[in-house]
Amino acid sequence: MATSRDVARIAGVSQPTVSRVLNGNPRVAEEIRQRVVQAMDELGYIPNTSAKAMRTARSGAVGIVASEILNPYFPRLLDTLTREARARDLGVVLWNDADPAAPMAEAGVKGGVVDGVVFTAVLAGGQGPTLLAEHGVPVVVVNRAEANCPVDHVTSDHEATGYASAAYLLDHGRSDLAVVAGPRDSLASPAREHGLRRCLDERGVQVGEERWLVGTTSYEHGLAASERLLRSGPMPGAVYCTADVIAFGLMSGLRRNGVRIPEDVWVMGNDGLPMAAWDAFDLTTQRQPVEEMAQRGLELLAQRMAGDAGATRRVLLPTALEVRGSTAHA
Amino acid sequence: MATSRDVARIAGVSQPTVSRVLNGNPRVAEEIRQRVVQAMDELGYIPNTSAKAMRTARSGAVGIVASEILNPYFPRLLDTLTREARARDLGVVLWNDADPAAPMAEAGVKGGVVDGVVFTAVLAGGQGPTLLAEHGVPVVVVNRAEANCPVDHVTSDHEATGYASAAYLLDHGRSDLAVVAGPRDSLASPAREHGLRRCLDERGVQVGEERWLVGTTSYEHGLAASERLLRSGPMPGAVYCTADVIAFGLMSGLRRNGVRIPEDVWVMGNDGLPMAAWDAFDLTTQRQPVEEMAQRGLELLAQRMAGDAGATRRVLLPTALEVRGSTAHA
DNA sequence: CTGAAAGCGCTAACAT
DNA sequence: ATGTTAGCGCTTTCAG
Repeated sequence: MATSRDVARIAGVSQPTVSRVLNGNPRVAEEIRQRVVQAMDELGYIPNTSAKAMRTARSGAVGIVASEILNPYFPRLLDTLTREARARDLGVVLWNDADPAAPMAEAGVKGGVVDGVVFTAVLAGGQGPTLLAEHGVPVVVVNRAEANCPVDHVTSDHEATGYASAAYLLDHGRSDLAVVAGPRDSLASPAREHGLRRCLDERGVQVGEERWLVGTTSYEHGLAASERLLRSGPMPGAVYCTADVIAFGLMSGLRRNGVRIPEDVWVMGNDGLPMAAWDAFDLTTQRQPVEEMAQRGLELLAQRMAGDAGATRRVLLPTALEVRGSTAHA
Repeated sequence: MATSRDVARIAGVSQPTVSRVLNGNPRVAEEIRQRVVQAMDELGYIPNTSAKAMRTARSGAVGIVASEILNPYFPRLLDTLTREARARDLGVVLWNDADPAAPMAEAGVKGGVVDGVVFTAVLAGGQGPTLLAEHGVPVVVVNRAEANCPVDHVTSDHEATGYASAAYLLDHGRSDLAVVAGPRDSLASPAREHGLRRCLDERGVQVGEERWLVGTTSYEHGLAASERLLRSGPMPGAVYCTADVIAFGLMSGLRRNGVRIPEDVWVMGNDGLPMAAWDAFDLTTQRQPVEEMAQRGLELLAQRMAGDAGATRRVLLPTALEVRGSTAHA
């Protein structure tokens, strides 16, 4: 592999001059610059990343901590994050790490592999972001809003979304609700439940324990929940699911048992997956601005990496209610 | 950030001794080793990756070239690839790069960011793998089998899968077929079409041009195809789609128009997405061993990175026919 | 505007 | 078994 010395030799200049050309240093004579550039692409020269990183103590890369690659919303997030990184000439290192302490990220940061970290993991109580932030590492948390975590956050407003979802259902006369929720140790689902509960409390609506089913964020949980609901008495007027995939499973289970949607029961999801619009589901949901979250998240991170030391920011993006046939009214 | 010199000072040894402990060099006295280890975690020491990479001319990371993050099978691939990489203590750098020349990978390799590359991009005719291989870079291509490309490949046998799919349909008396295929500049779809065609030719079965619809790998293409089929005459006995998502769209479009599946027409997909098993689709398909492809792919790559210079290998993994309700027979 | 010299943190020879 | 020395390829003073 060609080095800057090789380039220098070919161009008949000193090696530091090559470095200056590389970094756009203006104090290089145009004629010399030309010679160097020509030598560079004659050799197909690419500067050695490790050497540059060691010398400058910056890697030019960001890390992404993910524990949820198989979650249906994750690809959109990752796609946007990688594009935004590329647009800023930042490399992307991916850590598939479910440990809330984020040991891979810590090692990556301390080892100088990355200059900043995007946390996308859904588990709550993770000390990872806080630990890194305390070491002065630029960090942004995307799609979760952890309390007492002194780092930048970009997330959809799960609590408000839960509230709005309940309000929508109640406003349309569906006051006997059931809820099928994702895991309690995640962040999105409990926040949505919390918002929902707040609205219910305000309006004096009760939901029995047997109609508030907590499980995983999965089709299977929705399927199982449908069985539970069918056995535990008459159909509620509406079922709110904290995730679209849960709703997909729920609808399948209900239909297997001859329950019609929306005639016999309304079903509502939350996430706004593109799939929710498909005929097979036609699911009313709350669309999360996943792409915008990723874009704003990387923007914030890039600012921090550029030295911005301002106060911690929390960006709460609104979700959009998408009404479809699963709650069709008039 | 602590360096090996700091560790050495604390432990009262020379800096290279720290390096020896780090690399498990056996010629270190146990007592000294203990002192060094203790100093290390006293300081929370993590060796600098750039320095090590520069010195050894190895980064300890692999690159993944992806242009299809949003494809529904990609997350499973990525999830497995990252796990397998971690199991081998390899970092993962992700390039979201649709350019078939794979400029990001080339820069990454030349810059010493990675020691090997996994290509997962679906576009055909990409010069990327060949270019890198010619430079002696370990490369593996996953889920496509490009002709005249002298690098390791791991892929499901798309051609055989197409053949087997046609045989299944014909064996069950469905001899008037329609085909809805993905893009011609991809690799999987044309190979599947080719296998299909081979079987049809062997059995003297004809498929009219108006019943062989090529488009993108998307729900929308399937939806549009259903309209075309409905307009172009009587329903065929079966429709084979080169991808599950296409089949999902097709089924939606058909059902909108009162066509029943499988009573009026059989529908078959190809990919074996977990979703295909959901009630809403209940789709007969060919399951690709995505996880195994990823696992074998990284295994091969790791061997090459470890110096294996044997002949280029092509691993063709079989798919598994999963018969479901969309082609239900007796 | 350009070159000479130093050094980032580590590993690999070499010396003891 | 351990320490000393050198150098990976680059950027950054410092001279000139």
